[in-house]
Amino acid sequence: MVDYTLDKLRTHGYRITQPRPVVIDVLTESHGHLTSAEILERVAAVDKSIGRASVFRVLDLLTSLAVIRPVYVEGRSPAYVMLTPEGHHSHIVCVTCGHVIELDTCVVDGLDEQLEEQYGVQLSGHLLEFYGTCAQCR
Amino acid sequence: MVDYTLDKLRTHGYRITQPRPVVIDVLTESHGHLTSAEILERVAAVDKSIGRASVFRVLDLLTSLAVIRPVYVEGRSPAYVMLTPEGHHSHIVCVTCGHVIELDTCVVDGLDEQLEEQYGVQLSGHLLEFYGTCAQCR
DNA sequence: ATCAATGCAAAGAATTTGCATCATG
DNA sequence: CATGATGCAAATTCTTTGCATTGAT
Repeated sequence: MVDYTLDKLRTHGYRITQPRPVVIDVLTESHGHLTSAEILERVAAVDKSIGRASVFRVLDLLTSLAVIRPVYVEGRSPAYVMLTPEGHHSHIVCVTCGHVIELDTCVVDGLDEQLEEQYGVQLSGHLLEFYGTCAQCR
Repeated sequence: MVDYTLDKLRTHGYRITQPRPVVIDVLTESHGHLTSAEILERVAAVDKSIGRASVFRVLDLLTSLAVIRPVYVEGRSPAYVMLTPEGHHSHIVCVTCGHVIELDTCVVDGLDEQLEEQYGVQLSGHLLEFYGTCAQCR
């Protein structure tokens, strides 16, 4: 996932500079969603010299390349999820405690093409978010 | 939609006070997604005496009741979408210009039950977000 | 060697909180 | 008429910008 993402950066003409691989690595390792605060923290743990601003810049870059996607889970700042190479992500959010269960299901096949035709858009991915109450909060 | 939401508030023991119906009305009228800044603006246009903080408090309340759902579309602050009474919402986000096309499709039927059984959760709704490039940005 | 990308620190947004006051049920 | 809810303004939190400097190609 890290290599795939670095290739994507190169393909788009972006350099592989210091903070970029670190942020991508943190996101990849997490296997889930991380808030910006968590990302800042983990990046700092790896390399204290990486500035806050750069982390945000990398997050913006990865978002614009559809490598990650900000989602609202809980709290004030967005959480970022990594998308599959196909651009997908699904999860369940517990609206009570904020716990997130990551899914690997993808049920939206076929609808993509239909929507592309219907609206003249070119789709690159989707996010499917279920919400409800988790087993423990019930 | 306004009445439905007000009933929901009453059911949960919340009072019907000044800012509540105004915020709900603004959200209902929009038929789409509104950022908090837009909501603040429109609420102020209706009643200048309603304070910022109260608008945020109402948004939090409606979110906790699953009447609305915050999503990150573009920019720094979340946008809020109204869910159907069944708790659903779908849209397409253009990752280039941020334009959003609201959908009324719901393709996730059946999966809900499967996930509830599989994870022991109780689901109340979902959000399906497609992203890609809109006709104008292509 | 060039210029994209960085780190820093300060500025800027956006949201929340503390508290006295108000008004719904 | 009790207390949940409010408006205000200050405080806090989060993110971005300006700019001199660095470093990947």
